[in-house]
Amino acid sequence: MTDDCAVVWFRRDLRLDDNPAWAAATAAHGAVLALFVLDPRLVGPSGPARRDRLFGDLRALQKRLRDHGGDLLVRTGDPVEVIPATAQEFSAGTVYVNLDVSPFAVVRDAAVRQALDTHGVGWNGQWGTLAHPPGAVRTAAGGLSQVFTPFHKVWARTPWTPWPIGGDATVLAISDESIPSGGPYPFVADQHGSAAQPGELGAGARLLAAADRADRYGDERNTPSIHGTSELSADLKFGTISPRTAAQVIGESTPGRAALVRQLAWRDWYAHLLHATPALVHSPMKPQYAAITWLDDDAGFLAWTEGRTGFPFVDAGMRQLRATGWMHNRVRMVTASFLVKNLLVDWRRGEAYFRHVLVDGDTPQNVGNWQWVAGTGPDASPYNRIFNPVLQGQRFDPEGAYIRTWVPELAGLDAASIHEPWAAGPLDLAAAGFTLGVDYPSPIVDLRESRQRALATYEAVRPGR
DNA sequence: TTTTGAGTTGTTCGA
DNA sequence: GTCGAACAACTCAAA
Repeated sequence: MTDDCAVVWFRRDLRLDDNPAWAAATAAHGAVLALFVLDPRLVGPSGPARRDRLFGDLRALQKRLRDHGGDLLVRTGDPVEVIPATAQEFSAGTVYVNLDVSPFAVVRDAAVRQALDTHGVGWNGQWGTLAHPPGAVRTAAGGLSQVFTPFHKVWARTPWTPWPIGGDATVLAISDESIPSGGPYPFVADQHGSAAQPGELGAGARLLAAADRADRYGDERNTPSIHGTSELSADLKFGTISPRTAAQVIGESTPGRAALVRQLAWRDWYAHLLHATPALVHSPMKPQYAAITWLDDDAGFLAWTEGRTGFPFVDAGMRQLRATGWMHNRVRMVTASFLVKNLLVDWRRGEAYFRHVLVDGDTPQNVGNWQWVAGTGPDASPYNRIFNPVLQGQRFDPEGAYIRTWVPELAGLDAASIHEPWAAGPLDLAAAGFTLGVDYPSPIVDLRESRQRALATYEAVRPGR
């Protein structure tokens, strides 16, 4: 052993279990220093939900390390300065990290690695943020599949590359800055007891709860008024659970479980795509769509963010997001489709807003899903998919329970009129004590016209015209 | 090389 | 109201 101390630089892997960077460091060195850098460039743009989630998970990680006789060292600044300085201060010979695919992280890590190199400090990168590392899931031709299903087939049959086994290094009991207090730890509404706790101990309980209902996932995943999804997105974002542990605990013994694990393949796929093509954060995966003329509809965009478009299912989702930092997946698709297709606002504006506000806001996932919805990215469908927000609401929230929760001014309407109050008879509305345009906005756009407008706009840039 | 099969999450129209 | 076909109709991966 050439050096007896190593730094483990935590970023979005805030756990000790099933963490290959942590394991590799504790196996190879006599002592490890656990470090987190509060980078204002990351913390600043985070909405309150994600920031509070981060602070809660950091405190939980610190508590866990203290229980082991160590501590978490938290420092504020630019990692390109903080990491080499800290490594030198503690005579560490190697810095261990779990790698991340976002272009910001890739550029940052390259700069840090170069700075460490000039000081003779080594770098050990692991892929503990994903089930399979980028490049490990290939088509027969050796490339990265541009269609999900063939990717998933290979993903599911490819054995996991083994992660290092941890050792018994001493964890240094060093801390100086305190973790900012922030607000209460945000979690998805129905979690109680230990499942409401921050960090990996809470995440373990949340994972067990998700596994308990996973058999029903196929039936319940699209109903936003119930807890039918895993609700693990923020745990995966901050790494309080390992995607491999999640896949193992959920298992594949029933169709619902297999469908839920399949979602982890989507997560890997979007990360692999961004890793291969960093420009996806701003450029369409299908290049012809760079020529689309989007509308600068500032009033429409503002109405969308504030949940007052006049479309109850859309507004319910946008208000849930604003209030909690989280939105049900089905509603994310519908609200995103409404912005891009019905308002013809550039998907990048919506992507930026979601990424700011979401508790789980994660560049590869957010960009991949927005490009999918916008039709500029990885959707294998041969037709132009435009969601009808009224039909989607009637199909997935038939009684209007979700709408009533988040748009209380509509709560008095019956299930028949709550999805399209403008179509209800004036007497029905009056009976509910409700005036359209006063108590709740009239629709800000005509669905049929805006649909035709979107089709024409996309058609105009189709290749071969 | 050419061909063939298949593709997360849809909507509308007309019988 | 229900059902099946049509719809803005293509691209990728594998054989």
